[in-house]
Amino acid sequence: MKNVPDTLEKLRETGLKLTPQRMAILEVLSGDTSHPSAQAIYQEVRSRYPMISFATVYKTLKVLEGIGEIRALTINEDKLNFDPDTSPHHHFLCRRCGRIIDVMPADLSVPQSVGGHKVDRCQVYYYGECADCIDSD
Amino acid sequence: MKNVPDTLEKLRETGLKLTPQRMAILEVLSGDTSHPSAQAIYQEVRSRYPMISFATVYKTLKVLEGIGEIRALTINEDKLNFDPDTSPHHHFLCRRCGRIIDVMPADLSVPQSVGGHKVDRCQVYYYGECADCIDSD
DNA sequence: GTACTTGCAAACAGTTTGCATAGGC
DNA sequence: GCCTATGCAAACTGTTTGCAAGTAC
Repeated sequence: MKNVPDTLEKLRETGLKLTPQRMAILEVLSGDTSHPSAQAIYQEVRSRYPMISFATVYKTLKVLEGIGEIRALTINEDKLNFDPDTSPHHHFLCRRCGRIIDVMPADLSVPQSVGGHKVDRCQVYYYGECADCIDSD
Repeated sequence: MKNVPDTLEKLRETGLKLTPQRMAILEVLSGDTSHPSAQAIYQEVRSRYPMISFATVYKTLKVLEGIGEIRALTINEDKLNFDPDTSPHHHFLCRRCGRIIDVMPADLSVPQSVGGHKVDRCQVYYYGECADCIDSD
């Protein structure tokens, strides 16, 4: 998602309703570069909008993913993380602190096919130790 | 893992026991290029060795991953898939048939660092429609 | 008014664990 | 004989769903 108003417009176009809950979720996601889990998003939304339920958050995330406004990352083995930035970039997971960090390599091109198979999406995950954790030694 | 004998040797070196269950699991994994899930491995092992339990299979997979003989893939959102081939290569998931296919791009090098973060591993996942599924149209 | 959305609580799937028994070494 | 591995079943985690009540449009 680029910003909240554009995403609201996209929802409207798609025939989806603009509920306070959805707006609160978009507000939280907008500009969030921490790649939060569904639970983390729920906690954050709830701190601003205490009456929201987890089911609503989860369903909304699936809706947003369905219309291409956010992306689900499988960089963790045990849970999904969500990325409101759908522009092409890679991700780094620090095994020490658990943070997921955006990475922008020189070549971000996605091949149209690999080994004769048609590619519509590509995810690159790096694993290791982040600069902050290395510094803190 | 390269083959069963070498992996048995690796287990022995590490002080792990060579049980019939472990050998059966290695036998199944050896040369398996289908990237099976834990359940699939369990089913296959059980067809040859009916008294084995799922817990044993699962624990053994974790052991094998721990000593670097196999690798867990997070290419699926809902389950892990295991790859006995630990040599560097990429993976393609066909959204239609669900198969995971090995991909060998020209450049398989893993950068030592990205954005100042120390990288010890890299996974590249492609998503799309495989050649077989395209042909079957 | 209609259709979609919410919220709850329960179902689910895959993964993980505790512990008594069995068995490799 | 020691100590790890096995097997069972139950616990756990994250995800997903059914359905009645509420609400955007």
